[in-house]
Amino acid sequence: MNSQGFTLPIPKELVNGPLNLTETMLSGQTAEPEWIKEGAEFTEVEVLGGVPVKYGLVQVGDVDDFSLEAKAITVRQITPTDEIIGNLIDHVTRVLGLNDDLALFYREFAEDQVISTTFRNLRGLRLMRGTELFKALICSILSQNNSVRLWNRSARLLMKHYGRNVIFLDGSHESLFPQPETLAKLNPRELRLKTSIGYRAKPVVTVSRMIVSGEFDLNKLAGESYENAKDMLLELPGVGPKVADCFLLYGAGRLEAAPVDVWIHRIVSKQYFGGGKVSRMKTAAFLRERFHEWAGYAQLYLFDYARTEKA
DNA sequence: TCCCAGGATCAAG
DNA sequence: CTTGATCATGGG
Repeated sequence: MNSQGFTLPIPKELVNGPLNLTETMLSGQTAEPEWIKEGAEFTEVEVLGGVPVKYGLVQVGDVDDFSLEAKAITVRQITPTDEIIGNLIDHVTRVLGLNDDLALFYREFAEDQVISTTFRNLRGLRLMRGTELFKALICSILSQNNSVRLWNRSARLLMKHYGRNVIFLDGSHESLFPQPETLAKLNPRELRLKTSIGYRAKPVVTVSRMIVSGEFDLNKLAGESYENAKDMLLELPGVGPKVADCFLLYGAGRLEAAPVDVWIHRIVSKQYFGGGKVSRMKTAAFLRERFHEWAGYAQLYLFDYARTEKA
């Protein structure tokens, strides 16, 4: 990003406790494709208030004593009083979960001998929130029985082939995530061949059609309890317990959701159940009962811990 | 060639 | 409420 863009410090008072931006970005947690990494900067493209914005985040300093900066560029010139600035600060605060009281989380479960061992290395790891429900839902569906690497690539291909292309002030161009209407019109076979998303093509198209027709309203989920929202999501094809929780946690910011994948199932049954056989459903129930409103965070920390071979 | 990846689905027990 | 087979695709 060059002189056509602008730089924005994130006010210190918006950050509640430590932050490890790199760990947060690289923990493979979000229901969206991973951000583009260039050195210490992580870049994403979002539409804020109807305006496409490409912004990069940089953390300078250490986990507890740092400054956070956003460098951004849009499709038009920005004035110092432009509302896009406030929008971007609000956006970053929400996306990175900067309000989450991490110190409280660490304090509350300091006695838990399993999860407390992750607190030292993962200090400052925050739970990211998606900003587009549709994008989060489709990406969550893509993640089923897939590797992080592959579904990230599939999501990028989806954007490249079917998303609107935006040209920024510096001449760079990026593809947005496709609209439901676009995906709803597709032939599942064509979608499959162009994005290599395999058998997930059919549910992607079907879900898109259900959303376009109004048969399913993603915005209604916010007013529902966790249980009701999950039951509603389970009615969608291609959406099972894990994908539903994944969407609720990373897409909708429901922190009581705890997606149970192979990694979580593995580490929880090993560390909390002595290696005994525990179903995924019981694993999810266990996480919610033990960590309640921090279940999502517990899952995030355990996932990273399990995946990095320290378990 | 077989096994696995941030699983879902359906049939059977 | 549990288990087993099947579903595309690419990487190890």
